[in-house]
Amino acid sequence: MNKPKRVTIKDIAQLAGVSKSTASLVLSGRGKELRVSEATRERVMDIARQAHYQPSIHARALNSSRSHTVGLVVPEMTNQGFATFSHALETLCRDAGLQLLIACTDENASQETLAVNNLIQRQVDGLIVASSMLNDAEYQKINQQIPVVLFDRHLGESTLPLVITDAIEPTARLVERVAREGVEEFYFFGGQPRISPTRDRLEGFRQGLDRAGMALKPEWIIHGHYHASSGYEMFAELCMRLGRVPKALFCAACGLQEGVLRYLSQHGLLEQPIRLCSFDDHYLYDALSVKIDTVVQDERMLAWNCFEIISGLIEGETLENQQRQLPALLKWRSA
Amino acid sequence: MNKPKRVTIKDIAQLAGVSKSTASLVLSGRGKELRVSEATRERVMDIARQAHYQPSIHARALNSSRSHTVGLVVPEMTNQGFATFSHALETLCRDAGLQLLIACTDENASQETLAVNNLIQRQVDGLIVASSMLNDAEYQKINQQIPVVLFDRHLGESTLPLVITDAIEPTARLVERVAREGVEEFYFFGGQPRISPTRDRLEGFRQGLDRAGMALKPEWIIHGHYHASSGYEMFAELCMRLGRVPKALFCAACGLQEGVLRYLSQHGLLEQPIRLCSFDDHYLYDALSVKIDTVVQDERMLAWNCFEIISGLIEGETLENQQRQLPALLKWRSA
DNA sequence: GTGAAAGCGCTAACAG
DNA sequence: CTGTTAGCGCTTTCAC
Repeated sequence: MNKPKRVTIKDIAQLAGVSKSTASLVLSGRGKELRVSEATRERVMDIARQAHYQPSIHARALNSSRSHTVGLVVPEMTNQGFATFSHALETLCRDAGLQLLIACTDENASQETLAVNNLIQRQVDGLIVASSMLNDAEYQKINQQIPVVLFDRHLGESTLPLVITDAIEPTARLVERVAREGVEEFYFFGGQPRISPTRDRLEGFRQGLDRAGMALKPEWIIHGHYHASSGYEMFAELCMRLGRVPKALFCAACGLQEGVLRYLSQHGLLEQPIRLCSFDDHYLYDALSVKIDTVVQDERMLAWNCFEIISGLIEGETLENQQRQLPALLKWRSA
Repeated sequence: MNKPKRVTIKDIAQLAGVSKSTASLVLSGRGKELRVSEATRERVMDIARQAHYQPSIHARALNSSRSHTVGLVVPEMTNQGFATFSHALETLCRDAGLQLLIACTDENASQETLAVNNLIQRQVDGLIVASSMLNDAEYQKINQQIPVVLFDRHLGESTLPLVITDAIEPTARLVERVAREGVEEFYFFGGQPRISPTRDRLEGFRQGLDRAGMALKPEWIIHGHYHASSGYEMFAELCMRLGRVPKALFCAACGLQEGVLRYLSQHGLLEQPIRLCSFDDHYLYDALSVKIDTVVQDERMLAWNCFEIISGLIEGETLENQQRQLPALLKWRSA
């Protein structure tokens, strides 16, 4: 690997017969206001172009203490929702000249700490996080150095900027309507009860039943974790216990619903009467024989809001109390 | 935002009463072999820990010309396959102390050039690319400076390292078997014909029909692009033309199959007799009433191979002719 | 208008 | 064993 030495600003300066500083001014675009002559400017620019000059990000970062880099921390990139979110955010960042650094935590707090430290060490200018932590202590500290925006999950009563989809109300409306159809039992499958999406969706579930005048039985509520396998296991166990499939079920996340579907199909139960509804949508639900009603989040909107807040903060705007809750849509397939 | 000034190696050195270079040696872990006294080493380490010292990646990158960063270029992160691949690769990289920089091209060559330039400018140590380009000229040039590994798609007769799932043979086997069932027509939906996955899968389709002794009719082959909407449109048009659904169909990618399914469900055709098969699997296919046979890629394996090659190359190993073709699995749901 | 010089934080000779 | 020195590539005063 013969490495053609990097062309630096010094080379450009020499070729153009000016000093490093002049070249620097021109190349960083601020030649004009700083009274570099038209002629010099063009010469330098031309030469730079011809030589394929590429400024070194690292040298820049070193003395501006800005890396033009934003860290994104998500539990799983393979989750459809986070993938869409990441994609949207990546596009926004790239258009703004920022590089997105993505780190996955596998829903694991200690891995999250590692990932975040790693990002900080890379001097990200800001951090966007869907955290698996219990509280925001760590992020409060970080937020004193670089801006932090939380999304998808709230950490206790954190005062950090936050972008989230309103879960309680839409879940309640969904559940209420299903409950009013006269189902005599209504199960809830949730992920880890300690993370806020699970809690909010459960709260929505409670309110929905309540509004429909249906008394919640404690054994209806079952918690697992947000993984493909978990929904399957929970459902298998439930079927075992009941000796049949449940009448109605709300899954607090896409992954859980997936597991349930897999169980149903593997056991030839897809034609059984069962009322399914779920938080998070998937395009393939359209093609299922069983009709699943869902609460649909707008991930692009989430990404857009996170981006807006973080870039404002990075630019030094001092936006107070940025806690945004975006509306969700209900998608009725049973109707 | 009161920014507590960064603690540098100089600070540590002062606090420990040694020189910058000694501190540097200790902190970069090579204090021992370079004969720094036990006592000094411990003192420096202690102080560094207490002061939460974090070495500046940028300063390091500046004089080592290594950024400990790898660029990944994919068409779409939202595609299940690329998401899984990215996730696996991210984990491998992070464990190896490398940061993965992900860029999306939206299947667009000029956007790809931009993204790649941006990554290069950030001095990535290596590049892993699923390219939407027509040839490897650009990457050959880049490869003279930093190692490049192509995956998922081959670019002409490129000699660059390449990791790919074997598509022709498994597709041929899948198609052959379906053809032998005695279908009297067999359509092929592909993405852009210019990119290699489309071509390979088409070639596999051809061979499959051939082996089954079925004569291919040119009008069976229909090209669109790899987007959710494309499969839908192609299928809509085909149904229009035929006045019914086709007897058998092979979709060259997950997205196309999705569009087809959406059309079928929206038009209440899911119960129609149609023989579906597809390249790329999806877990939800299990839950469909229509049985889809698929060719399944192992994305984790792809990621692992890419990682192995790129890290070898980055470490300066001179691996010649790294073109790896991984086997695919067939998943029969119709059986 | 332009250049010289210092410094961002770190590493790598080379002297002691 | 440890300190001095000289960069890595760029920006930013401050003179001329």
